[in-house]
Amino acid sequence: MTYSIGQLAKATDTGIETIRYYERRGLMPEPPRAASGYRRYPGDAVQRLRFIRRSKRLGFTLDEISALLQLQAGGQRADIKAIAEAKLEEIETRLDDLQRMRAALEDMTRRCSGHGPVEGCPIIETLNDNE
Amino acid sequence: MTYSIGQLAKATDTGIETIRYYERRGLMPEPPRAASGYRRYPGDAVQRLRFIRRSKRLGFTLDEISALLQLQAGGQRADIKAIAEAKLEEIETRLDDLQRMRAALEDMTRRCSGHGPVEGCPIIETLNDNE
DNA sequence: CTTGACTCTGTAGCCGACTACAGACTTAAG
DNA sequence: CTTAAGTCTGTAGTCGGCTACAGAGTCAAG
Repeated sequence: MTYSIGQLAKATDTGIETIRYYERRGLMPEPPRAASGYRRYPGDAVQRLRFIRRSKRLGFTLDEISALLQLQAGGQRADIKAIAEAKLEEIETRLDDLQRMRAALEDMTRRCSGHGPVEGCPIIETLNDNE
Repeated sequence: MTYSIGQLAKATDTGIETIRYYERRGLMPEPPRAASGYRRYPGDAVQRLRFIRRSKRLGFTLDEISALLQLQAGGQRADIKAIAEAKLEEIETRLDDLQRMRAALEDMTRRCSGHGPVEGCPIIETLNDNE
């Protein structure tokens, strides 16, 4: 069974333009064409596209996903693991940053009554505090 | 005391181009000019720019910082608090997302030995798992 | 006075991942 | 057969927040 680009889009919850973009980026191989020039995707295109979408949800960039796809087609497990671990570290760094922001924002909103004029507002005062 | 743009940049650890960009965006008011056309910043420009930088570090966008600056110059505390609370919620949402990603990546890297060929690699298998 | 550092304006480019056309052709349902 | 829906290519725009010029004029230290 083959898919038109629209059917593939529906099956993977991806925009048509996005699929063509992935093709330009080299993430999706160029599919065979019908006589009309329409793309005819083989069934495994669904798997490949789902792999890409799932990887994206985990935070991988398209370049990283390219690398993963290459390795999937013949590589060492160590290389795969290295990419995943690098991403994990990156995400932990971002988590730390966000947690610091959250703590500061929580503190500010907790201290602000939410009533009255801006003068003396703890949020503004905190933002104005010099170092 | 007044500052040249370079001195202001140094005092606030901000790029010169960034300061001019903030001026274009309306975050920094247009300062008086010397006869030469050079910007001469009054001392409180340092405070204002620090306010902007600190707000940025807490995750506010430049548009939101614009709003905060307006309110600082005469607004209700409730409005300030509303902006901060909205940002807090946004950050909590991002934290949840990242925590889910971290959990998935941790699980995958833990299960992957890091040895041998890609066949049977738990990371790749997870990414290929349909739903 | 010289010269190197600074500043000016205006415009364009960058990052990543899409998204949106226009204008023409093809397919599928009824 | 008709016609609405689908698809094609190629290019350009979007988002936010800068960053990088070019080419000209200005300032400050020695």
